[in-house]
Amino acid sequence: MATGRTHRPATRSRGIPEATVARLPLYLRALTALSERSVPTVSSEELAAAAGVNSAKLRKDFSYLGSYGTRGVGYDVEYLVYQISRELGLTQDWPVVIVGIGNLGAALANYGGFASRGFRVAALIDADSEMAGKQVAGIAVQHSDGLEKIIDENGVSIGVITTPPGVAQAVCDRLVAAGVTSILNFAPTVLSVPDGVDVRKVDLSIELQILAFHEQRKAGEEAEAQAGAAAVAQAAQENNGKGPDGDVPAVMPA
Amino acid sequence: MATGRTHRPATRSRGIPEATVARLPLYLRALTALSERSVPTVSSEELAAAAGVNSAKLRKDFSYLGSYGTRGVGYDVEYLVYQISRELGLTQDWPVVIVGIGNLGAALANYGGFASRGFRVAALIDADSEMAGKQVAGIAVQHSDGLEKIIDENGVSIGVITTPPGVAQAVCDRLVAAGVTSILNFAPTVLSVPDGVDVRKVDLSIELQILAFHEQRKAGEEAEAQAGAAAVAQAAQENNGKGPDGDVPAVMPA
DNA sequence: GCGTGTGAAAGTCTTCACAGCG
DNA sequence: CGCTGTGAAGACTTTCACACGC
Repeated sequence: MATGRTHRPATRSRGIPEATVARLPLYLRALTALSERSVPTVSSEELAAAAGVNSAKLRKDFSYLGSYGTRGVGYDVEYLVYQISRELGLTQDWPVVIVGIGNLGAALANYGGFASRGFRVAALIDADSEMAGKQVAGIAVQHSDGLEKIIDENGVSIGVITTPPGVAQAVCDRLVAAGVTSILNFAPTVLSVPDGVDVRKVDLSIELQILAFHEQRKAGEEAEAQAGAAAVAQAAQENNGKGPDGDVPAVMPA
Repeated sequence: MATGRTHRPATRSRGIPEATVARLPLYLRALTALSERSVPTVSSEELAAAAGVNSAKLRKDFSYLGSYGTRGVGYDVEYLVYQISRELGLTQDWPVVIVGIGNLGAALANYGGFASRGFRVAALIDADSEMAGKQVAGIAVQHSDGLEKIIDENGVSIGVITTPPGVAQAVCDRLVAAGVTSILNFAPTVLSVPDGVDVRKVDLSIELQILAFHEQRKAGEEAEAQAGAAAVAQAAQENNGKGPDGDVPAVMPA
């Protein structure tokens, strides 16, 4: 995952834990799939499997939303879809601007799941005059000169930054000044924003580096395990016929 | 953050907390920038600011790696770059395959930061025969028939999935069967993998939904704050000249 | 004196396990 | 009887605050 935040210290009641919020979209996706297959109810066990979490966690998560299940039965799929959608604010429409229409910006504009639920690409913005006027994903790219006006006229509060890292902070500042209060940042830059503005980041190279760390550790453990196995084999040989405990590992890898 | 995992319960010594691992790439990026500006040393305060975290967290994180700082001075930039790179496994080269060369796959292939440190795009793979043979980012796209052979010959252990969701699990299964043990999944699907295989996911629509949640809450709080302000104003009016406590809010929004 | 390194405290998240309701 | 909802325990993470070494 990839996250940066800026929050007051966990508000009063209605306070759904951040970790739970981050999983609600997962549940919603699984529930939507069930709904499309006209499945009427689902147990925490089944839904948890579909969402890739364990059932205790799921039940705890849902308990923060209220008591929406029926004991001995499970959860009503349609009802839950509605409740989670409402909780996430997806019953309203969120106009979004994408700034920086390079490869990635274009890919996101074309991404279907974007419009699917609650989100609408209000505008594509680029600093390159060559780019302005071209159509991407059926939407005309506009020059960044008009950024403030576009945001104001469309009531945009969510901005997606897919610019080169060098200009990301400047773009961010303009977005915030123009009234955007949520930013999804794909540029490999740490954005600084005033209080009250949320930033989430998506960063390919960070994700790869985390994978590399674990990958390296696996390789190390493998070697360690082989060394351990070799030691055991050797110990077994030395121990050959000396006692009845030959199947107990004689060496524990430190 | 966007994450799925599959781990044994936190290994013995050398056990760097997952939260720390996820921040190491951030520190590394900040340090690399300092290194390019030939800055010799940096304090935890400065580096933390550059990485967007607080200094106590950074010092605690570094303490898991060892004692690499000098009291009263700070950290040696070059030395830290090396230590973190080594810890993350970036001193070796990781060949990576990208499967699914649509808009997003192509964008990733073109992404510069990819090759920058430790990673190398070993192959681009697509199921579409039209696609196979075309060049993307200077690399010939290969047909997915040869997936197993490509992985084997290149010693690939990290795979990136940018296919449509419908085929993501099948692709994942083939990657794993061919020997891949780390997967970065951009498809909006929950992948199931055997133990020992790491999956991380990047999901645009989940990130947007999390932002929408907070955005909605801001709107609610604003209304609440206005109501509160109105109530206070009204209370102040009612309280007019009745006591010396007029600057203490008379009404606390429930 | 300054800034690191780190126990200890506080906070958050996950898991357990079972009471209780349909 | 099955499955939800939830206190309580446990694990992990962050923050605090200060001893310690340069």
